[in-house]
Amino acid sequence: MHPVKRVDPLYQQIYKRLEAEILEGKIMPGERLIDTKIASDLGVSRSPVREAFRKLERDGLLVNDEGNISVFTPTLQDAKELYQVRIGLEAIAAYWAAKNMKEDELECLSQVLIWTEQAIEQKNTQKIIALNTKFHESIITYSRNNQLKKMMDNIRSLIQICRNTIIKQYNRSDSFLAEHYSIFRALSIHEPELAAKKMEQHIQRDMKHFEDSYICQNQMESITNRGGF
Amino acid sequence: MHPVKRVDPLYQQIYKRLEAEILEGKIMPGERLIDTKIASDLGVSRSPVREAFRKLERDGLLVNDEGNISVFTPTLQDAKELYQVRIGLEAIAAYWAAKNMKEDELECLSQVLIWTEQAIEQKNTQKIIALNTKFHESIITYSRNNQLKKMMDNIRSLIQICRNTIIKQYNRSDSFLAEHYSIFRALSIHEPELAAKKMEQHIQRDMKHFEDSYICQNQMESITNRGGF
DNA sequence: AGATGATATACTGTATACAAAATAGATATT
DNA sequence: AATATCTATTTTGTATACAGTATATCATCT
Repeated sequence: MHPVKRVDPLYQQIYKRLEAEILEGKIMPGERLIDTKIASDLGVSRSPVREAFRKLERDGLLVNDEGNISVFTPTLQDAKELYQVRIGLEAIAAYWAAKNMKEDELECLSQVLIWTEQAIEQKNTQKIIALNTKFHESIITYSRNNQLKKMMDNIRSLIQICRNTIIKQYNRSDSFLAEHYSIFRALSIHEPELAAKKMEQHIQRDMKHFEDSYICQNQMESITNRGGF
Repeated sequence: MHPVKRVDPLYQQIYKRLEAEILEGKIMPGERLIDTKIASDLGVSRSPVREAFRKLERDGLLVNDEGNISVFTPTLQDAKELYQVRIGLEAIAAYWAAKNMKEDELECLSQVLIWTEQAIEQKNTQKIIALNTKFHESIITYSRNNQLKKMMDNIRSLIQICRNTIIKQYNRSDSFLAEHYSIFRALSIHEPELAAKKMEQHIQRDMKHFEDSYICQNQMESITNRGGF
C-alpha cells in the first residue's frame, strides 16, 4: 500500500528550518532569536516556535541565557573540544566498521574514493566536500551503531558552525585523500585497531589543519590592522 | 553581592522532574505520556509540559511516534550500542585527563578510591554506586572538555534506563575496584595512551558483565516458564 | 552633562481556547 | 458473532490572551 503522506507538525518544520538556517549561516552566531518575531515572520503562533527552540537548545545550536535565546557562538576552545569528541566517536565507528563491513559495502566505499579523485581533478570543491562527508558518514553507518550515528549527526552540525564561524575559509588539507585511502585499507583487511588508529590520526590532522588556518588568519588580521594605524 | 535567586521557568522544572522520574523508574519505559494529564497532575498548563517533552525527546528519553509520546524502551542492542559509544568517549576522557590532571586532582581521585574500598567493606551498595559514578565523572571533568561532559551526561542517563529496564538486578563486577586502580595508576604517571586503554578495557568488562547478567536472567526465566507449563 | 524618574514598548512565560485527528464505545446490520 | 456505522471522548497541534519582567525612550532635575 501507498504510505499516506503526513506533513510534519509546525514545530518540527520550524525546528528543521531554523537548524538549516543556522548551519547555512543565514542566522549568525550570537544573533538573538525572538519567538514573537520568528512566529510573525513565518506566519505562525509562538507555541510551535518555542517548542522548536527547546529542541535546538538541546542540540547546542541555541543557548539560553536567562530566557534570552541566541545562536551558539563557538570559541576556538569549543572547536578543539568538539574535534576531540569526534576523534573518540569516529575511531570507535571505524573499529566496528572494520569488523562489520561486507564486501559490497567495501566496494561502495572504494567507489566514493574514486569519485573523490575525479572531483579533485575537476577542482569541484562542492563535490569534494560532499564526498568527504559521504566517506565519514558511510563508515559511521557501516559501524551499525544507531546511537553513535545520532551522536555524530549532532556533533557534525556543531563542528559545522565552528568552521563557519571561527575561520573564514576552510581548505581541506591536500593529504586528506591519501589518509582516506589508508583508512579504507585498514577497513578492507578487517583490522579494527588499525582502522581506529588511522581514523584518529586523520581527524587529528584535520584538527591541526583547522587550528593552523585559525592562527594564520589571525596573523593576517593583526598585520592588516597594524597597517591601518 | 548576593546574586538574587531566580527560579527556573516551569518548563525547566518539569523537564528535570520528568527526567528524574524516568531515571528512577517511577515512569516506566514504554509508558505513554499525555501532556494534558501531566499538566493537570502538576497543576500547570500544557505549554510548559510540551516544551519539556521536546527537550526530553532530544535527550532520547522520550520517543515521538507520530505525535504519541512515550518513554524510550531500550533493547539489548541499544544497550550494547550505548556502551560502545561510552567506550569511545570515556577513553578520550581518560586520555586527556592523563595529560591535564594536576597533583591535587590526583590526590582527590585517589581519595574516592579509598572511600570506595571502605564502602565495599561496609557493603553499602548505595555508596559504592555513588562513588563509582563519582570516579567516572571526575575523570571526565579532569579531561577539561565541556562538550564531552555534556555528551556523557546524556549517555549516562540512557545507559541508566538500560540498566533499569533490561536487567532486573545489576551487581557490579567485583573486579571493578582493581580496574579503577589501574586506570588511576595510568593517570598518575600521565600516560594518556595507557589510561585510554585501561578505561576501554574497564568499560568493555562492564559491558560484558551487563550482557552476562542479561543472558543469565533470560535462562532463569525460560527455565521458570518451562516449569510453569 | 549626568543622574533620576516616569512612561511606553518589547519580550518571556504561562494559561486558555479551539479545531482536527485519533480512539474507544455503543448501536445497528448482515 | 463478526462487521460496519455512528457518536462521544480524548488527545494533539496551534492560536490567542494576559501578566510580569526587562528594556528602551524621553523628560526632569541638579
